[in-house]
Amino acid sequence: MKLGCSLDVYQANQVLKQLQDFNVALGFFYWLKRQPGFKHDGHTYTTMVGILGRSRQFGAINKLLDQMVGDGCQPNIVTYNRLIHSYGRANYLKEAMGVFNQMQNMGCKPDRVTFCTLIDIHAKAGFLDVAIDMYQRMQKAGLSPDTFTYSVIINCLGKAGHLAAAHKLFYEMVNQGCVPNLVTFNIMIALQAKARNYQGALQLYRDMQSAGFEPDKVTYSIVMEVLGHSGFLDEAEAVFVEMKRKNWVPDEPVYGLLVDLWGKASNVEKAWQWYNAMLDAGLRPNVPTCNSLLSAFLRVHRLDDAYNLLHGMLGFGLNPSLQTYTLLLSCCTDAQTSSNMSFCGKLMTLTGHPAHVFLLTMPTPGTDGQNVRDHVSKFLDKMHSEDRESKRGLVDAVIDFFHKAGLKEEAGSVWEAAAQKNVYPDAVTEKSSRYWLVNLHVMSEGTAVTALSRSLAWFRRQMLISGIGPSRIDIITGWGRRSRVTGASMVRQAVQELLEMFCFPFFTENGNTGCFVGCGEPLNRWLLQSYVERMHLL
DNA sequence: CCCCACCTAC
Repeated sequence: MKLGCSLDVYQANQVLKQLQDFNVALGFFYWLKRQPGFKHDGHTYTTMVGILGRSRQFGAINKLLDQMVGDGCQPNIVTYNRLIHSYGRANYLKEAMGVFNQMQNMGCKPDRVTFCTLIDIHAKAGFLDVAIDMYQRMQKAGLSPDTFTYSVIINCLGKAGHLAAAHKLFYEMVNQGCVPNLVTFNIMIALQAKARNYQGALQLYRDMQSAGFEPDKVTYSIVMEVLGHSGFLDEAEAVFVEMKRKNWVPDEPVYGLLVDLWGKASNVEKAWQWYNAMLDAGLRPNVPTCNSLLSAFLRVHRLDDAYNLLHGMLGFGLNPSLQTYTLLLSCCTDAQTSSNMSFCGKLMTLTGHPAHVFLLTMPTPGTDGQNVRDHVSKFLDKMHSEDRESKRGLVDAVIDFFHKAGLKEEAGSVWEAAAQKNVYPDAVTEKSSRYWLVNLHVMSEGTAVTALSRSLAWFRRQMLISGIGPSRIDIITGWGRRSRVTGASMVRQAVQELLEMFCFPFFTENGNTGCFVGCGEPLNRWLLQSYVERMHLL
């Protein structure tokens, strides 16, 4: 082949960019390197770093960086930004910050992309305070936010539950003359949807179209989800048809969304129908879609169908995910009969997920529970590249399982280890000086009770150490993790029973019955009781 | 020529 002579480094980079598989890309990269007369430049090295980063091949990246310097190419701002992004996406925040510091030591000034990436990865990992700090550092460095940066921060604030702040920034963005684009609108619509303000979401969808934006695949997905969650399943299907009419080719995730929506609406047959429609379209299912259908089967206790589906997944070469395992564990916890429970156990084993080994090897708690916490920490370290929501889901299911199985000490220790690993960054926060919020609203019943008990014990210990107690604690229960209906809440009820049993001096305010408030002297006197340390055992 | 944002699994 004469390819080596005819391919210059510019063209080589164009080809390299197209290669998805990092092994193929790396093979091509090193093949090029061996061609006489060919020399990689900063662009090809940077592209290669990005491809390896997407696949989390950090060992190979470091080797490549050494060669890059050896080849006389210094990493530039784009290389560093890609590195930060790669580490951040894999949840290696310390390493991402290491690159951030290193680039500055090398005299490379962070730009808007650098800060934008750092803001995003920290917010997504649950460190919103660091993200906001980065935003301020960016502005101090003389970099004003552009549409891209605004969109990132609006999304981060909204996802962290600060919807008002997100909206404020949207208006600030417009006032600054930054024009929202399609992605900005998609973010705004999705935030409304997440806050369950479906009317507002659909209004924004119309606003977006009046502003001259044509919906894209992401917009359609969000709108379909909004319609589905509002109970308008037929309208969601109509959007699917419109999307096809606009020449978008439905992909696996879109079918998956319809499977999920029908499944959540408890119409298993429809969910299954869309799953089959996807197969008929020649698409291979992905794990989340299988999870959706699996969840639908499990909810109505169709365990045989669940078994067949799980088997099918393995047949497709799909690896059951943390969510798959979480679904099965929750089903096991809720099982009414022992035969259903052991069948769930069979399915859990079948997944082959490391979480199963983790559960099976859970030690009997020693005197201080340190062995259980270590066991959990080690597992969470292993799962560390999983996103926080998935980890939270699993930990929630594990705690609920232990709690309902009467293994309260285990449940408490799992909670403590998970809290330490930042799996629940919003659960216990200091609203203002000595005024604390305990937020239980996305937890299962067992987790809420465990989390509350251990958090109150933590307040007690802090008070005994420092001599200063909290002035006020708000215990927010919301409506429970699985509830879509406002009003009745199992979590609220369980929490109230626990508080009453231990005579916690609480009251409710402004008719908000989902929030229990304790404050002042009665609260501090209560925290001194030694039984606070053992509440979780009840 | 190379980098950053939105949707999808509870």
